[in-house]
Amino acid sequence: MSRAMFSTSYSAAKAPNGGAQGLLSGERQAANVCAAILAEDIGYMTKIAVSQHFSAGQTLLNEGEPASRFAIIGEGAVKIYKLMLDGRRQITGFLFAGDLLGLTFAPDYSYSAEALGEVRLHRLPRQQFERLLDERPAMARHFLALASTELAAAQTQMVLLGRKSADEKIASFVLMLSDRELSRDRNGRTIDLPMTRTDIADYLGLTTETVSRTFTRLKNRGWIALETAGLITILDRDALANLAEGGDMPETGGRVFASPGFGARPILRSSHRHEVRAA
Amino acid sequence: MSRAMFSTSYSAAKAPNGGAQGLLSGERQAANVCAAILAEDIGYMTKIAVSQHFSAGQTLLNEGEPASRFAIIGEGAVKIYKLMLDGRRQITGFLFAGDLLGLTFAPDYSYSAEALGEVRLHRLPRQQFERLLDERPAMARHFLALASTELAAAQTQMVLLGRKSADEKIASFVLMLSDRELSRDRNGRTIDLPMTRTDIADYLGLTTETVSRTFTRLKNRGWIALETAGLITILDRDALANLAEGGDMPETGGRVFASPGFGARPILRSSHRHEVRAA
DNA sequence: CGCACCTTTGAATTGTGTCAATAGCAGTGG
DNA sequence: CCACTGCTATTGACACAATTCAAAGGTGCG
Repeated sequence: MSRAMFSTSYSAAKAPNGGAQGLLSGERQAANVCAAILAEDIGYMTKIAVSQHFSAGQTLLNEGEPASRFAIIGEGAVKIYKLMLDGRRQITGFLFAGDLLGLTFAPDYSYSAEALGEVRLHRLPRQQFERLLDERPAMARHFLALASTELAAAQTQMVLLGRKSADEKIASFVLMLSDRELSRDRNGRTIDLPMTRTDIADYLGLTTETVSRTFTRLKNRGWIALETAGLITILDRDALANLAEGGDMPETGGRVFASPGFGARPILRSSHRHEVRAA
Repeated sequence: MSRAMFSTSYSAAKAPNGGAQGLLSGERQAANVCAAILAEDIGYMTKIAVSQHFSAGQTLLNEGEPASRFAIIGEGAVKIYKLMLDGRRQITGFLFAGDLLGLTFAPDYSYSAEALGEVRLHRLPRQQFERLLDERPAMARHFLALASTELAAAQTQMVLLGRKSADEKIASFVLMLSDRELSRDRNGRTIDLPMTRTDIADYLGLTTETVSRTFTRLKNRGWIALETAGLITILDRDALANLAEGGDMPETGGRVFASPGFGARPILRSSHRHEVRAA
């Protein structure tokens, strides 16, 4: 569902089903074919690229530097971010294996990237990448579709940053990572957090303290379990999903165990709400 | 500098110089050539598209609906937004003449769009648009570059939403619109606001009241003038720019007239700041 | 000139940031 | 194996920026 800025895994298109229909719609199938071709392109690029290794904390690229290389993440996790002049930081995305890094047509990188742990990168000189785009006309289209997906994800993140409360942000974040796991291998119930609380805070527009407090609150509510600081378990996915989307607050709805008088009230009063289309 | 989601005016590439160097760098020139070709593509599309008229408040497209058509804005201003289940709204961008609307490769639109005033749209069936991409291999690349620019703009907006104070948000917003004007015709000192305070609030992650109060504050500080609610004048661009980027707070820096004890203190304490690369 | 909507201003409330201190955990070295 | 060091995470107390509630101007239009 998420990922980030020009970087979404090429497998994003064949992501979690979301709904529960058994069969894929024609459109979905088409998307999968597309993703498969793109995967092929990326597989090829990975082969001709130069493999490079990085350790936790190492800078992979810096905002403002000439965008001379393009990379595919082979292994590990990466954070990309922008800094304000006074040092305030906004992490615009976390990238994982298969995601693209540093794709741009501007002269310089528009963000910085840092390894969250051990990272393997497959790097390609920009010129070579652009040559590939020329040689394979279909490739540009695939990347365009990818960018389109990225853009939609960015908009979703804007909703989170601009309109969600701390609780809703954390719930959304947890579900986001969970969906990621689901789309790959695991069951999506146990989630690994390769990033620090500060990273999470800078991604969600909060502070470390608030992130910590909010995790604790969700834990006390019985919705998640904190195995260790870097490993959590989802105990009540429905409750989290409801919270994340700002659905009608726990009116003891579908779920049985009434959510204990939980006041995660929305940020905006009713007069600030807009009419929701009947659709 | 901004614009938004898959929609940036194709003239964005030849945007305001920003710096003050007299000559364009080679890279910039290349970008201009690129933009020119893209403009040609778009000009062609406009010709074969169907022109359609809308009035203020009319919905141009709805989030979740099948993305059947693609459009170029011929005239007028448009807001695109996403709604939460409870009606909270996040406007992810304002679009103007020349901007693209509804470009996606997903089955459905990921956002809604509404006319801010009288709007003329040049619409193209999605299939026809995709056929064009096939016929003109270079076109996909141009749109890819465009999307890349959009993505960078989206990240910039995330910094605003996640890390800026109300004052900084408004200052950034005003400058953003000013830069837009600059890149076209006017001097960029007088700025037209075709959107309401509520729209601005939903774009910046604030409430109407806060937007109003903040405009008043900037006015009292002598940095802007409010001719009418929909027309403002920039009186001190440097002060606004400094505020917008979170530069060192008014320590009576370069500017002469000391900013009256202004406490627009940053959102994060020093221990929450990150080291800024010497670059 | 009166309705409808938008904007501005005031007063009170509160979610989240700030400051401060303690707890947890990994790695190092004696 | 344990003390020591350096981080990161958690928790508490308090402050404040921005929201909520409320009401008074403005402005445009039929």
